[in-house]
Amino acid sequence: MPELPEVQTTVNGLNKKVKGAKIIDVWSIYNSPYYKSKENIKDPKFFKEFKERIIGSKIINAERRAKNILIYLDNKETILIHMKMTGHLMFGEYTNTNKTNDPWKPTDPNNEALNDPFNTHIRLVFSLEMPGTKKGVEKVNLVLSDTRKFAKVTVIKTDGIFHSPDLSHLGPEPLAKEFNFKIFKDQINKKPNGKIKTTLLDQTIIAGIGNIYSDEALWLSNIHPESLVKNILDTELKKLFNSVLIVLKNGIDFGGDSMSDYRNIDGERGSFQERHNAYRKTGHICSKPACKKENKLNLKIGIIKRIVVGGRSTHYCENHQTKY
DNA sequence: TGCAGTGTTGCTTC
DNA sequence: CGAAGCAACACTGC
Repeated sequence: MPELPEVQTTVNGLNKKVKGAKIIDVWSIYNSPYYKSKENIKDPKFFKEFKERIIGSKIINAERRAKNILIYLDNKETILIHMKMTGHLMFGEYTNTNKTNDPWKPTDPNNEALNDPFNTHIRLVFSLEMPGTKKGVEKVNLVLSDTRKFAKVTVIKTDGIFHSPDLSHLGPEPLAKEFNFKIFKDQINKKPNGKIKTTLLDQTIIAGIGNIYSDEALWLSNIHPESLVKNILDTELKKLFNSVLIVLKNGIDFGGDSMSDYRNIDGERGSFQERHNAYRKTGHICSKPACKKENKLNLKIGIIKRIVVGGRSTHYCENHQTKY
């Protein structure tokens, strides 16, 4: 998933659905000696502690920091979830029907969204008691579907949470009110010899940008992904700053990007994948008007190319994106 | 059959 | 020190 707009979409959904919910039980596929991650529910010892620290408490609200979901509880504990590549949280009624590795299924077999094949890899289930309902009467669940099992789930003390090792290294939030061009430029310039694409993906520089939105922001600002940070002119950097904000806001407005596994809290797709100009558009004609056809100004048709930068698949228009 | 894949970390090499 | 490359995590889809 899950870059800033997708995580934000999920957090917005959580705040609509689970505020005030009491956590009455937790189930996880990871409760097996096979998994050994540290301070993560994948460690069976920690999973036991995880349950002890959260069961019985109520959810106050949810917040996003970089690509992390923070679920604040009323007992000074906070659940931290990083969905990594394929994780996504969904809210609905689930039942434990059999004893295979993925036993939890939506109670309603006719709920198309929750039964979407991308949503059926249920690894973690929170059983919730909603405000105003009698204990045990309503079976409502918050579940984590995570095909590749990369997601990280842990619990940390709410006090001083932003100084915890999980969050302290993160750079500024690009959509925060106080974020401005000066901060953007100062942060980016911490990697003067780095490639701009790699720098945008660095969570300690700016939080929340991933592979999709970095490609889209560079496409929009006409900058080649392999440009070295120190070579990019100030005027171009300003365009990049604006582009980053535009693509992230668009991502949120279109409900996130569901080109792959991401689904919202109801298990439904977002639509930003329908608006890509660069990401996974290899071989397509660039949609910038000047790149669409040959013309008298000697401009060529632009084709989207795919290269690898910093080990990540990268897409750009060879015509209009300038290498600095 | 093979490879690529929305993320992150840690290790190695230069 | 910093940048880059690679493996690991685990599984699906083209």
